[in-house]
Amino acid sequence: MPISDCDVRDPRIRRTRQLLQGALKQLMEKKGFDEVSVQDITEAATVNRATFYDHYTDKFALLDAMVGGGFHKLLHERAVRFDGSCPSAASAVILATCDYLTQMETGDGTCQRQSAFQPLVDAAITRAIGRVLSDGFAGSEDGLKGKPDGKIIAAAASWAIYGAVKEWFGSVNRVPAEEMVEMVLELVLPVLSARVGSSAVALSS
Amino acid sequence: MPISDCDVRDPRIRRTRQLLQGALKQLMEKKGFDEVSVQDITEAATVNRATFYDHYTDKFALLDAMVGGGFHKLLHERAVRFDGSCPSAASAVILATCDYLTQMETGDGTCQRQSAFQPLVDAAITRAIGRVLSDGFAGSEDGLKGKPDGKIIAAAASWAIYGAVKEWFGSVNRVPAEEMVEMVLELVLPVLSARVGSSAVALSS
DNA sequence: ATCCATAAACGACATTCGTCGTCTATATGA
DNA sequence: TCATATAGACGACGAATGTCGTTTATGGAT
Repeated sequence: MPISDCDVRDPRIRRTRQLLQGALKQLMEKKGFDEVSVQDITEAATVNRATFYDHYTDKFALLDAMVGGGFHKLLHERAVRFDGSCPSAASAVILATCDYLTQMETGDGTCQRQSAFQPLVDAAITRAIGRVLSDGFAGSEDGLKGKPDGKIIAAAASWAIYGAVKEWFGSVNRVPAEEMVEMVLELVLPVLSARVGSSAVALSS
Repeated sequence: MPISDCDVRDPRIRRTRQLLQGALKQLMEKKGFDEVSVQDITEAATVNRATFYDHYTDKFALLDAMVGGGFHKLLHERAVRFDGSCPSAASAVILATCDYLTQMETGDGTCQRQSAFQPLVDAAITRAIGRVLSDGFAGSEDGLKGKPDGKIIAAAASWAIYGAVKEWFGSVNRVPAEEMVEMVLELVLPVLSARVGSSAVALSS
C-alpha cells in the first residue's frame, strides 16, 4: 500500500506525516537521532510501523522532509523571496539560515555526533536555499558563452551561504547573527552578481 | 574490543580497513549503496562482521572514510596544495573535484537515489576541500574587526566549489571540466580574496 | 627467541528493519 | 446517502543490525 502519488490534499496523509514529524522532533529533544528507532517514532506518533514505510523509505527520509519542510516554512512565514538580483533578499535568506540552525539546537551536549545525521541536515537545508535562489534566477535562463548559468550560480551561492553559516554556528563564542549576515553577504554578493560580472575581479586592498 | 586509539601504524589495522573499503567499492560497482549490507561487505572482505564494528560505527562511516580518503589521496597524488592566496592552486582543487566526481560515476542507471548516500558523499568531499583551503589560510589567523576570518572564508569557498561542481556534474550535456573549472574559479576567487577585499564590491557590467 | 599488548575471529544474543497480505476506517464524488 | 477508492491498522516473516564475551593469532619490543 504505497501512497498513490503525492496527494497531499488527502487529510489523512497530512495528518499521518505531521504526526510522524512531530514525534521525531519531540523524541530528538531527549535522544540523539540515531538512538531513535522507527519503532519509537511510530509509537510516539500512534501510527503503525508499517504505515511509516508508506510515507518514508527510512528515518533519514523523514528527517530530510522535516528539516527541509521546516526551513521552507520559516522562509514562507517571513515572506522571503529572492527577486533575482541581490539586495536585502539575500540577507533575509542568510539570516533565516542562522536562525534555523540556532532554533534547531538541542538542549545539552547529548548532541549529534552521528554518522549520517549532520550530512542529511546539511543537504536538506542547502537544497531549500538552492530552491529559493534558483527561483530568483527564473526568467533569465541565458546560457551565454563561457558565463555560468543561473543554476550553477544558485548552487554555488546556496552552498557557500550554508557552509559559512554552519561554520559560524559551530564556532565557539558565536558572533551575533546580524554581524554574521553582513560578513556572509559580503562574501556571497560577488557570486550572485556573476551573471553580469567581468571575468577578472580586481579588488582593492 | 574497540580499536585502541587511531594507531594506523599497526599493519593489521591498515590491512583490515583497506579490505573493507575495497570490498565496498567493489560491491558498489554492481549494487546501490543501500542495497549493500554490512554482511556483504565483510563477506567480500573476508573479515568477520564483528570486526567491522571495531573500525566503523556503521556502513555510513565506512563510506565517509572511503570517499574522504579517496579524495584526499587524489589531491596528494597531484601534489595539490593551497598556498593561502589564490592563483592556480584553487584551479587544481576545483579540477580535482570534477575529476573525482566523474571517476566515482557508476556504470548504468542503477545509480544512487537513496536517502543517505549522496549527502554523505557531499559531506565527505566538502570536508576534504575545506581542509585543504583551511591549511592555506594557516598563519594569518587575523580576526580583524568585521572581517570574516579564514575559517569562514574557507568554509564558504569549499562549499561553493563543491556545490557548483555537483550541479555541473548533475547537469545533462556536461560542459568539459576545464571550462567548468574556469567558471567556478571566477565565481570563487572573490570569496577567497575577501580577507583583504573591500566591503562594497563594485562590478562593471 | 620470547613475551606482551592488542587486533581479529567466532558464536550468540536481543533488537530493529523492511516487506507482505489482509482487514478496517475514512475521504471524496456522484 | 451511498459507492468506491485509498489510507491506515495489524500480525507475521526473514533478514540485517549492533553488541557481547571468549579465544586465537599477529606485531613490536626487549
